[in-house]
Amino acid sequence: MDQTFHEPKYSVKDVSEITGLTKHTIRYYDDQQLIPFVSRDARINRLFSDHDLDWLRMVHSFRISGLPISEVKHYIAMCLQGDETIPERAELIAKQEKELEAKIREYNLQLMHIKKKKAYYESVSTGQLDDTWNPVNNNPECGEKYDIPEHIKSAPKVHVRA
Amino acid sequence: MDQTFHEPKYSVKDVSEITGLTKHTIRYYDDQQLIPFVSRDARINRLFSDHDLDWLRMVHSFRISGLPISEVKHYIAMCLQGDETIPERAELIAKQEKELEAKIREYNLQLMHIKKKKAYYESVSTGQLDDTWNPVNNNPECGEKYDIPEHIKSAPKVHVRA
DNA sequence: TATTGACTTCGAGTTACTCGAATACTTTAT
DNA sequence: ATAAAGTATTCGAGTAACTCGAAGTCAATA
Repeated sequence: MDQTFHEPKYSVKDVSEITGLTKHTIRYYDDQQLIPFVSRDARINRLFSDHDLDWLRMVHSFRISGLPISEVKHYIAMCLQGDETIPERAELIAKQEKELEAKIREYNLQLMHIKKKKAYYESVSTGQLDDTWNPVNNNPECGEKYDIPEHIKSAPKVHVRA
Repeated sequence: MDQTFHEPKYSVKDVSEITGLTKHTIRYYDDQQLIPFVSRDARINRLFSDHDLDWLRMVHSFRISGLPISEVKHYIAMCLQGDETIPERAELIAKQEKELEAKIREYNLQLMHIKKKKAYYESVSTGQLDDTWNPVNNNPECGEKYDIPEHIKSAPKVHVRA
């Protein structure tokens, strides 16, 4: 962290090229106050420092991990407020960790499903073309059979006018 | 797959309770033609069969895994069309597998980030309350340092009117 | 008969972008 | 000197996939 760290030097276009975010998104994040301290040049144009870049990276990282913008805002507000918000910030981070882990579990599950489906399509392609697994006819989509609650299973309610 | 498999017997509410999807979402999917063959009772009310449930599960699974509705529609159209679409269906599935794997990699990366942040907050909470890692001051958010392209790094362009 | 509850459609609201138009300014080319 | 490029700005509309609530219809129950 040298003295050039806070020196404003990157235009929106630069930041876009560095981070891979679109110029639109960068402006949008700035408009939403997700990057405090962004300065402007003598006219009106945004200028980002390395510090701003770091900050944007953090915001981007939060967003990728699925934290809503409102929560990112909340986290930022806490950072700006001071040390007394540390416990709450830690809480937010811990919660987000849980959510990410849940997401990864869910996606791994879906990956299993898709692999099964893929295996089926491969078997059908290499062997004879017998599309019995077509969901139109028969749909073994979900390996895990879903449970139908007793009160629904036992009491089908079809109301047909006599 | 017995003969009751295609018998319409579940109301929207039933399906909601069985699948966990909201009634709104179920109707939305039906409106979007994501569940072919859904029947209606003598009046106007939707009635779902076990087959429809399976189908809805498939759609739900696709959606969870991030496949856009337009693609789900495309997949369905192909299923309805017949065996000649099998190669293209297989392609779609393979592509979606890749996307899921990429997503899982990305989320694992984000999980690493969040774990680092969490560790920091834990160290700060148990030890002395020294919030030097507050991004306001210094933001080691991104373990991996980002590269600033040479042409940007070397030519800082600050235009200040004289 | 009135209330309850479940169904319907429809239209508006939400989130997080995403895109394009209108406009302003500087730099470069003619 | 002026025109064309290039980059910047704001602003308003569009998009995806829900999400919600209002208004209306009908059947069963109190």
